Amino acid sequence: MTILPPAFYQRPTLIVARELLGKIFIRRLGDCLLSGRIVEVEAYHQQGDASSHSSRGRGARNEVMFRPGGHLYVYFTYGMHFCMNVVTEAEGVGAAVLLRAVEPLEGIEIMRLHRGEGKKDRDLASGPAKLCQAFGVGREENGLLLDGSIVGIADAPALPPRRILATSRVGISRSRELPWRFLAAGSPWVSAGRPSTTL
DNA sequence: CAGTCGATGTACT
DNA sequence: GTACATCGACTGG
Repeated sequence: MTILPPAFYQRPTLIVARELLGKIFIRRLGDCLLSGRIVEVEAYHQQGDASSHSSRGRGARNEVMFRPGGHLYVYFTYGMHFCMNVVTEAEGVGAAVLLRAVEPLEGIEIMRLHRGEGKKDRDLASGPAKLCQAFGVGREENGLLLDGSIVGIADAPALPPRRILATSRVGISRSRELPWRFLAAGSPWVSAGRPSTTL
């Protein structure tokens, strides 16, 4: 298993976002290993993207977004949920890719414990906050390096371009027109999302 | 199935 | 005050 190096992340955010599809997100929790195949992401950028947390400059909340690519940016929202992002590009650039859904692979029983007994497999990680809950990611994990010691992403074959769908992003009001949500076409593991335009 | 809406903390106007 | 990169419970068809 090869953990993706910082150089993978320190490239243009839209490229990284597309290439993340198919890769394996890894989370070590005590003796347990949780993993899932990434099937849905969204790109956020400081430049030309009013919906990005980084669009109004560096602050206490979004500070991690401005670190060099290869860190994990976790934020708290709606008073009860966490969402996690992979920081991209160089130090000083506020950009990241939101992980929105994975296909659960290892540690499914632990994910079920985190999410609640009755949940179906498709409900374990098909949304950014569900994903964080299933993998036990919260404030503590904000700012961690994606080096595989606690969190990381393992290499796996890229999806061919025709298997990648680009749509508008979910749950934002500003910069709606940007087609910066990317998903694995036909995957049953993606989030339902809200009305979005398929390109 | 689709649509509506409450929960609940934090950042920003 | 208001908005928020959400989810799940509830409604009606």
